[in-house]
Amino acid sequence: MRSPATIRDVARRAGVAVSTASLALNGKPYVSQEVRLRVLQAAEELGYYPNMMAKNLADGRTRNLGLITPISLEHLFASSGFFVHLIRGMHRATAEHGYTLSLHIAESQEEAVSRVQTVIRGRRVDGLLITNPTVEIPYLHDLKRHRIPFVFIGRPLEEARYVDNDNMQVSRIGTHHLIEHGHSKIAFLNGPSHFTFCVDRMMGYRGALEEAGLTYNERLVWHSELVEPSAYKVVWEQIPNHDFTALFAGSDVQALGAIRALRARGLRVPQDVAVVCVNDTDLARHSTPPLTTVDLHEYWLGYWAVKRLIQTIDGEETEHPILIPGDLVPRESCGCQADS
Amino acid sequence: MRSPATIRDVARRAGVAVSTASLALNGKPYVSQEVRLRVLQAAEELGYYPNMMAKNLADGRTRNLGLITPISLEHLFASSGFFVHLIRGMHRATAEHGYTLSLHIAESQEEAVSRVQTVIRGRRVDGLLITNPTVEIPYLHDLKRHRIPFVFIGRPLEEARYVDNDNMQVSRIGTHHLIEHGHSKIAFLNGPSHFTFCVDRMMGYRGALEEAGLTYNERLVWHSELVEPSAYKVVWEQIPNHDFTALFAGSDVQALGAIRALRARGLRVPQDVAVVCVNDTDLARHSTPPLTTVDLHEYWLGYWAVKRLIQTIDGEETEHPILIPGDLVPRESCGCQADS
DNA sequence: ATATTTTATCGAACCGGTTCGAGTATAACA
DNA sequence: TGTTATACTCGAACCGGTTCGATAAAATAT
Repeated sequence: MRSPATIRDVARRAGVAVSTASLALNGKPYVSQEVRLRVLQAAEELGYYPNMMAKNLADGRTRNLGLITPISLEHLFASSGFFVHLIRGMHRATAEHGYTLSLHIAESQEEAVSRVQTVIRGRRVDGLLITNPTVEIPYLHDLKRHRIPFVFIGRPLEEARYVDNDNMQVSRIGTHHLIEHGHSKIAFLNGPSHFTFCVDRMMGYRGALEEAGLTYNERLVWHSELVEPSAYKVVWEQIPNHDFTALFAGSDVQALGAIRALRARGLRVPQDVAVVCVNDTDLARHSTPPLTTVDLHEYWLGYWAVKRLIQTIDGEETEHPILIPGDLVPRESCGCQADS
Repeated sequence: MRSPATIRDVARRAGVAVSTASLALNGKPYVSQEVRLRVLQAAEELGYYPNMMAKNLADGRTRNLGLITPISLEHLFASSGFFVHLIRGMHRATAEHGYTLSLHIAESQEEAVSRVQTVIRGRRVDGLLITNPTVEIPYLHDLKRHRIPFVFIGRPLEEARYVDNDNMQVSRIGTHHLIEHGHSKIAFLNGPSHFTFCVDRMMGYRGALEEAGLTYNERLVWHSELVEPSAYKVVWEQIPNHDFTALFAGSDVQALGAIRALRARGLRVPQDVAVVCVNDTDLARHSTPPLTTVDLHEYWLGYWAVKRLIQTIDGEETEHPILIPGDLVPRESCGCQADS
């Protein structure tokens, strides 16, 4: 038999109507046990496997979720492995629900818009996962107009369903760890505050200090871009003006830049300045000294983003955002003892 | 108008038959200029956009390519950012051809098999991109039986279409760079030779030596797993037994492990031992000293893999594998001067 | 014993495109 | 001027599923 068996072949072989075969194959009610078995066996014998394209057209569902990623973020992710873990988590959740995951990477904001349009107008996806923590979301209008389910990864400015790291908690535990090491003058190298996660981190940092009865000193909060040279420059410039014994950095690369600056100023890590950062990546693991970081569990971020999206598709009304807590990974840059 | 316009709406509005509208919309011949314009305008006015699911079913093409990635490789890729660049390149090529890219990550070999089956039997993709440079390919049988086009990323052992880095060239230029620095006793820390890329790298290393009139010494070829501790261990053990002034490492993480071992033995990099490795990642860039590496251009690997797959789908018979050459990125670990 | 509901099955319509075969008008050819 | 291509248009069939409405038999209620 050259071409693959269709449901009509199955029905014929089982001696039932196509509609009955359909019910039987999909485990729907109103099919006698005896007929069901006959159909299933016929399908088995014919090596029948439903044609997804036909299914999709018939019931109007693609069983496919789209991931929209603007390139700027992708660059961000590339360095931290963020993206890969995110995708793995997403994949696991989609697989669990019989969905498929398709990628839509936009190299520019315009491309993001056009890709979103293409995807939703062509009805290629049942829902969209969107990584976009900050900037304008020009296609939000399209999303709403087409009533396509979507969930943001990272807290958006606008009102919308989202899943994010628990960034307050993340910076709280990072800062808290330094406090536990006995530090009270803790600088915070944050990222640009147009990123919502940086705003959230700020609150956690401050919260940890206040919880511990330490005074919050805004002059110890610095901002750099999320790349190494920027962090280096900022920290290099700030060092002479301030008195601090610890630094909490918003990312591994920022920590790396900071450490380079500290050393350039003759300060040792962790002896003179203890460092804790965010993002448990290879970079953190292989740095000298290995960096104490907060693991963001991007895998679960992706996983729950998909779960939430599927809930939305299924019409379950779920309003609250999901926040994934981070976990501290103690290594040496904070002053903890090394162990192999 | 609540539900989106269909081709029948367009046809009605343009006053033509559905079949004519279809021809006009797809730029096919045998449509008068006048009618074509009328149809196009009607489509424009109605905001018509073809339903991909219907298109797919009608002509039996999904316009979707699947990327199959076993988890083991994904882990490998995660560390090097390999995966992200690969995907970006793939995405670019798929977008250029109006295709879509879907991800299928397998956490185990069995899952890989079942996912491949699901995907091809459900006719969810028109072709498959498979990252699998080495081990058994249990689903090769299925691929061939279903006559689904596919291309491997990385040279497979079996006879099959593939796209790969030019691994011979990669290790040749890496080794050659060390030779140019005046070294003649160059060790090679390769990966496990069940990876085809390690086999290919071996030839390039040897080739570079022989080209330069240097004698190849097999005792200077070492093998470690692709992780840092393994590289550390191997190099640590080999150092006392050999006389060498340079090391070519198969990856950035291996180089890191090697450097740690060299230092542990009191050797400085690059003064006592110059190091060049493969994989231009953040790890290489941010290491101290920054690592001289060979950039693998994974982006183009992904790009050409998709191009080749689409050629195959379109029935163009293309036998030769595509090999992507690497580029040397000089930094400090080889002894080149640093520059900001 | 009869009316009513539930269960089981079937045929036909439908999802929204593409494509094939037929019919007609016009242009090219002999 | 009759014949044959060629250009254009149309209706219908098709892709391979799902779902709706009708019908009949079985189970339950009255």
